[in-house]
Parts: sequence; structure tokens; C-alpha cells
Amino acid sequence: MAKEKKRKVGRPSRNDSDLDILSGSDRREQIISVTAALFSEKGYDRTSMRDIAAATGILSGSLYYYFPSKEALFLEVHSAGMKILTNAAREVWAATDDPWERLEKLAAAHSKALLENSGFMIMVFPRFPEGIDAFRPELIRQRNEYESIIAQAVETLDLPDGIDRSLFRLQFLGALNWSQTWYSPKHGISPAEIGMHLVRMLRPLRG
Amino acid sequence: MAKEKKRKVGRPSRNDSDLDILSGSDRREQIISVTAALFSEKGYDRTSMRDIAAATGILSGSLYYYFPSKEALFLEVHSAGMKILTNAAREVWAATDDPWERLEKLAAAHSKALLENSGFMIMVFPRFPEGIDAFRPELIRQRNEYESIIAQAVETLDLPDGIDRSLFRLQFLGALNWSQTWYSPKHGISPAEIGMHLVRMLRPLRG
DNA sequence: GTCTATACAGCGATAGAC
DNA sequence: GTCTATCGCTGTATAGAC
Repeated sequence: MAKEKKRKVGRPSRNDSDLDILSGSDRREQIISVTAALFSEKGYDRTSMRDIAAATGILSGSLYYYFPSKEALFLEVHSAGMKILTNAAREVWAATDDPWERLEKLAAAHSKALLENSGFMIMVFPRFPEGIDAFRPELIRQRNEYESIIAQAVETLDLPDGIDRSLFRLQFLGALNWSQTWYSPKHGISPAEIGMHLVRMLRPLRG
Repeated sequence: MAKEKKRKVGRPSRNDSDLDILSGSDRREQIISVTAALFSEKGYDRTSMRDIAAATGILSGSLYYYFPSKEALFLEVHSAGMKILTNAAREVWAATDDPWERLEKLAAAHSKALLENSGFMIMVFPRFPEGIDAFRPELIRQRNEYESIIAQAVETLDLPDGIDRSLFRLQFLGALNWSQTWYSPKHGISPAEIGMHLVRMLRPLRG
């Protein structure tokens, strides 16, 4: 999505083993990775292009060689983060049959992706930057792609009447996402355990 | 919202029936109420003092007659929001004996306060504005005052081994708080029902 | 590809007239 | 109490040299 290559002249001289986010090998990937960490740490609004440039080791004007705007850069970061999350979920899905065990592993994977990696938690930031309307449909699409995996997992659960599966998904993800606000490694509890604990709380629901 | 009085000359000539979210009767209360709505809608960073002034019907310079800084104004808004939440929780606590019924009512009250009122959801915003360090201890204190009521309620529940009460509280509140991000009145579900649904999901835990 | 230099807008905040 | 006028700063973004 929206790769925006933009290489206008000269040879790419790249082997196109491109992307692979946390070990980005060229400048473009480096910027995305650095930006993800800053957005996660300070939020979108409070991270300036100058901050990003400084953390990358270049000057702010140079950023615009790679990305046409701050919002476009946000889209790349969001995209990379959702890719991590979606891939992890697909992997769990393929490897597990039991519905509740699957949910437990999805929860653990979600928490790990959110709390463990250098900082792509931006992917589930409560609200998108404003004025980003041009990109919003693409952001929503990425988010839905991931959430539909969770929705499917919830669909396979045996749940009593009175439990709304859509609300189940929203509150399940909400409990996990909110952990951004309080988690600290010092808690003595691991991200994976946070996810597993949530499913332990919900599991008695099974018919 | 957006009263836009703009009377520039003459005396105030107020009958003091002006606006009242917390029954605030004067300009100061009006500003707090208007600001709460704007912070909830657009976030702290993206709401300028000029925005607030315009929505109040005055000019930005005048705000500084009432509040020394934007951060001080944030503190007032946060304080008002937490007061709503804390009062509601105390009321529930006094009126209910059964632990699970109490939790259900606390959840419903929390959701209502968060989603229903004109806009004090700022009170549980994921992160405080930065550079607000001088006020941070007071913000934390207000938050803890409320959360300790929830903690007490969780303490009285009969829970199986393997459930951490502290984590229970955090994930319980997380699921509720996150609803800010997806709730819309069009869902056909009421805020109170959102809270009750969450407790319905957790209730089978009881020993 | 990166830097220099800068345009231009918007921000929080203040001083002083009324 | 409110407005007028403005200061100083920081933000995104651009143009053009190298």
C-alpha cells in the first residue's frame, strides 16, 4: 500500500529485499522505525519532524525527500505496525484449533506486539491524527483487516445467550489496548501473561 | 457548545441562567464546561486557547483572567470530570450490597459518565499532556481516588485462584475506557448496557 | 541524498487600554 | 472583565545549493 517509491533517476541499486521493519536496511525504513518509536513514546502531535530527523541523524528538510508530509509518514508507520499484528494473528490462527486456546494465543500475541517491540503501539492509538482525512479510508481498511481475524476467532467460541459477539470483540481488544497506559516492565508481569490473564477471566463463559 | 455571545459593550446584564454542566453559573464554570467538550472531541493538543475562547464567546486573552495557563485549565477540567465519576461511584457503593451487582452498577455508571455527558471523557484520557509535570501529582491523586473505589469493589468479589485482582481492575477499566474510541449513539446500545455487558462477561468467574 | 536557509501559519502568553 | 495588539517561539513545509 502506498509505497511511494519516488526514485526519479539513477539506479535503485537495491536488491528489493526491502521492508522488514525492525531491521530496516535503508534510510527510508530507518525513518519509519525511528518514527514509530517516537510516536509511541510521545504521541503524534508532540513529535515534530525535527525530532524525527534528529533521532534519525539527518536534518528535517531531508525527511521530505522520502515522505511528502508528516501524515504520509504516519500512514507508513501505521501500515508497518498493522502488518506485524496481522501476520502474528494469521500465524496463530493457522497453528491452533481449539477456539479458546486460539483466543488465548491471539491475546498473548496482541499484547506482545503492543508492549514488547521497540514501539509500534501507535497502531492502536485511540484516535487518528486529524486533518488526515485523505488517508483515513486506508487506515480503517488496515485496522479492519486485523480486527476481522479477531472477529472470526470470537465467532467460533461457544458463548451463552446474552453475550454479544461484537461487543465481546470490542471489549476484549479494549482491555488489551488500554494496557499501553499502565504497563511497565517493572510490573513483573510479561506482555504475554497480560493477554493470557484476560482470556482466563473470560473462559468460564464457555457453555 | 459554541454560544458565541460576543456582546462587546454595555454591562454583562446576566440573569445567571447561563449554561450549567455542573450547575456552574458563572463564566469560569462555562469555560471549564466548554473546554471539556473540546478536549473530548479533539484532544488536548489540537484544541487551542483560541478555539476555547471562540466557543465560549470571548477572545483568547480573556481566558487568562480566569486561568493562568492552558495546563491549569486542563487540571480544572480533569478535576471536574473525576468528581462526576467519583461521586457516582460512591453513590453506587452506598446503595448496593451484593459484590457482583455492585460491580455491574459501577460499570454502568462509569460508561454513562464517559459516554453520555457532554464531554468529560477527557478524565480518562490515555495520557496526560506533557510538560504538565507541576500538576501531575494532583492528577494522579484524583485518578487514584476514583480507582481505589473500584479496587475495593474488586476486593469483595469471590474470584478463583489464578485471577489477579489488580490485573482484573486494570483490564476491567480498560475495556470500559476504550469504548470512547468506538462508541456512537447509533450503535443502538446504551452506555449503561455497555457496562452491564462487560460484567455479564466476567460474572461466570464467581466461585 | 543531504544541507542551508527560510517562508508562513499557528501556538501560548502578556501588557495595557477601556 | 474583556478586548486590542503583539511578542517570541515552534510547527510543517519548500526552494535551491551542493
